Amino acid sequence: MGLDLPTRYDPASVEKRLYRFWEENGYFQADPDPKRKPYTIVIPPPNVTGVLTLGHVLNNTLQDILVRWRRMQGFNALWQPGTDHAGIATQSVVERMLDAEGTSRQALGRERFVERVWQVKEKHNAVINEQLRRLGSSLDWRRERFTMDEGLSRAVLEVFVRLYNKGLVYRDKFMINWCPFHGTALSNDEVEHQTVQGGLWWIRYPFKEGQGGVTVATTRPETMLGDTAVAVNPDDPRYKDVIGRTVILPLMNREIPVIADEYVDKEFGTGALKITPAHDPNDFRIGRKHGLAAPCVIAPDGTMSEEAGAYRGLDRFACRERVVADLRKLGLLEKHEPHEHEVGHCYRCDTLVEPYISLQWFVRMKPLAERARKVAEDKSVRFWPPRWETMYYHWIDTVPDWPISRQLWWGHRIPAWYCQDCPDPKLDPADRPAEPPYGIGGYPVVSATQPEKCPQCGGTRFVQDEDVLDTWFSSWLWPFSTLGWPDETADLKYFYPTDTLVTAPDILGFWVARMIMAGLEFLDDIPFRDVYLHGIVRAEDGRKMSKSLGNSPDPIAVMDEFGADALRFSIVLITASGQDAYYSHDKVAIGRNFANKLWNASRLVLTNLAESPDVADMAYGAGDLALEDRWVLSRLTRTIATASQALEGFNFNEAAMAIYEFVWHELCDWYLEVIKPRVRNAAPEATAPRFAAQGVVTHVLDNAIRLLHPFAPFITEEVWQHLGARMARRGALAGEGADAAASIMVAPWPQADERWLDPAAEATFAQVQEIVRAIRNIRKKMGLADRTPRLRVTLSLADPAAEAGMEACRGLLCDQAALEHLEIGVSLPKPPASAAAVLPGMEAYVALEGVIDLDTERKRLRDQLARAAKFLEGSERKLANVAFLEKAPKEVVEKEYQQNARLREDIQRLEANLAELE
RNA sequence: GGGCGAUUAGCUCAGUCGGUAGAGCGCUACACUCACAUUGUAGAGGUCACUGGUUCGAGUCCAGUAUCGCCCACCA
Repeated sequence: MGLDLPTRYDPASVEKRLYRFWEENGYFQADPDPKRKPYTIVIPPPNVTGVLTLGHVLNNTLQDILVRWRRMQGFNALWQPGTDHAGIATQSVVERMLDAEGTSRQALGRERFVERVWQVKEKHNAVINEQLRRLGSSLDWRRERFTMDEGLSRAVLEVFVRLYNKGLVYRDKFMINWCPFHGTALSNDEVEHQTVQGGLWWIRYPFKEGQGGVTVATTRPETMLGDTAVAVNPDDPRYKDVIGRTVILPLMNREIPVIADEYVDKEFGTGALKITPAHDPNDFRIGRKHGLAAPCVIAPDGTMSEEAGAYRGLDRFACRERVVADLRKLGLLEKHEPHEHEVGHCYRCDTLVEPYISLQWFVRMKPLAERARKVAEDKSVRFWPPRWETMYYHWIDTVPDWPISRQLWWGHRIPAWYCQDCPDPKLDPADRPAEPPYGIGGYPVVSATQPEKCPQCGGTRFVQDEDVLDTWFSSWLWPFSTLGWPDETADLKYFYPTDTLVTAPDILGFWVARMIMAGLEFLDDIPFRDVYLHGIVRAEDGRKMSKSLGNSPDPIAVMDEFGADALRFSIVLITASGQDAYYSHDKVAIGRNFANKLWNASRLVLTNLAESPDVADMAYGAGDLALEDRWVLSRLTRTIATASQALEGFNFNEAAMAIYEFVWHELCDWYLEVIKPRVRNAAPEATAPRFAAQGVVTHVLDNAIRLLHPFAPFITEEVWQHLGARMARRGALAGEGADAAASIMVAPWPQADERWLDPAAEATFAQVQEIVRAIRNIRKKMGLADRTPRLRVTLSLADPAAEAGMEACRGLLCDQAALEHLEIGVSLPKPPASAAAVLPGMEAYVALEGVIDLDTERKRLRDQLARAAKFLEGSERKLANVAFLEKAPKEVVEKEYQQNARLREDIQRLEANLAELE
């Protein structure tokens, strides 16, 4: 066959070579160019904690589709790569490694620990990049950034200082979520609520004077050691006389008051609430309101503190058991029942989160949230699918101040310096040393670099804050810090605001919303116009795929087995817009099979083009084109329109399905089959039809692979390269220039040219398809093979006007239905011993002497009759309905009449054919 | 407790103007000489979760119910 192409598409022999080809030729690169319009996407930076999951595959495939599509449309498309240092996550990974080695971060010390994390980061980062390359991601690698590289660190410090000077960053002693395992503060977003089977204990606090006492119900008995009051609802008649009395806190033997507060729910438990200001957010608020002391009975590591008296040193859970046992011994435990409730856990280590009072840095969110709400309301930022807008508002409207300090080592060190010679007047004197050096109780100076002199006392001794910033404090700057901010770079000017953000909805609040806030605050502009939120990739059991669950197949292994294109295409195909996708291994076969189909279609085309002198010279005047040519060009045009429109609306799977459907079931199943006789006929008089077919098929394949390229970049480039010279000539004719010929990456995205729309050709071809299918069906039903014996068919038309049209399809019909003789005419008689296919406006009689089984034929006709009768019944009902005739649109009624007439006719003809057999 | 999503063929899911329900896989039968068995041809298979409403007409719009899932949330 002249061409040395394997019968199976082999991704392994193609992908690495083509990726190198693209990268070496700079096809991924974008630089500011005032003559061209930019299109920008910043990658949601993967965490450097490990390898990528199939969730990342979906995320990055969608981005690559957008970028490649826009690039083909002529945009100067930039896809900005980079990774995130993922503070707490990465630190835990490395700490676990150290633990396995029998050491710890404390043993290593801060500096050596951080060095170690950098090593791990480098290793993981390399793996991640390799995975992204394998996937075909057209990222501009020259621009790769990392949230802790020098430039981004500068941006982080700049932002901290600016917000501090504006009063939007402050330090306060407040109740925050605390992870005892990591020993750090967490924001709300880093806490996951899980349902826990706990208990509810009823504990009696005896009155100091007199008999009896107050019984409280609690889920956390161990915190009673830190109780400083019992609260009841002021309107609760049961406790009217109790308010103001004193009770004895059991085990601690401390006197505490009974206070009144509306917060207390009369219905829950006993209606009396123990108040532990240091260990419960509500109690904290009530404690502050009533001026209660807040003894901390639980230490940062989750054990009981000195304030817990006899219980000190016990783990908080062991302490719970001890407290319960001791109360029981004292006869103060009145009741215990199981109680299911939601409890916060650390999103990285699953440890039960402890509400904890500590001195932390915060960002005031309200002022930032207001503007961020407005840009969504006025649609400057749009959410896809739009329902996420509501979720966004909910987050924006309820956002509490953001605790940004973390007691970790891996991250951006907080640029706060404490004077050792004078104290911070804002701090409670109890919370800092009484005299110099003041440590972190010293007067704070916020500055990107170490200050020289204390503005309060002129002192020169400083210590820097030990803590680092929350990971998201660098992530929220990502859309502009990656482009060079705070410098006013050309990149920033040209590529910002970016165009599309593609991410999963689970980080809508803590990442997307914050980026919008940051963009507006620091650049006075939105960071991106469209936010596309895709579903989550789940394992077959419905669970989310994640690194921590370890239930994501290795994308590299999947690509080794099926190819990158197959994985990309399949994962897009199974992901309906905004819906979660259930991954399974055999779904990837869809993409692999499709790639193979396209490959073989291309082989067929290439093989048969070999002898074509120059298809590019073929002018496709309508007169030169056969029915099938006009049909396939019309179908192609519709596919281009559908796919383009779907992409505009972020309906990736719809675009993918449209292309799949066209390539497989129209191009391959019909067009390629139909033109085989034409391209193989070497007779001199057959030259023009042959050239026309070759020209059209080249055009169609060319457009098909362009459409498919964003979804399956490798195979389409490989085919493009094989089509090579022809593409160059075609491109030159179309004014596409030499660049386009060099790589499909820069070939223009197809235009839906309405000149090629041909409804008449589509209708006629559909008729041909129906006839062919009907004859094939009869063949099968009569037990005949696909193409042998060749059959004799009589096509009897109802309308003389249709004769010429059908006559023109004679060759098509004979070839596709494997006929040896076809008679076409008006109202032809049915030959004896033939089977009949009743079709709109015609009947096809298949001569079956010696083969026909009358019972089979009767059954076949009766089945059809039954089906038609069912439809007719529905149609009759409609037309008998006066309201329908009066109120339905005219076209619909008209259509119904036609339908009805056709059905009646069909039934009549089926009955006639059937009668003949009786 | 609040919000959101889902419920369509045996399985996994499409179905963005309301007008006789679609795909892939699986299944059945047949076919490896001319691109592809990772294939082709033909076929079977559905009360569109349920109830009510709007409408000439509802898988599609509205209300409610049930089941599953997700997100948010400081009732001890």
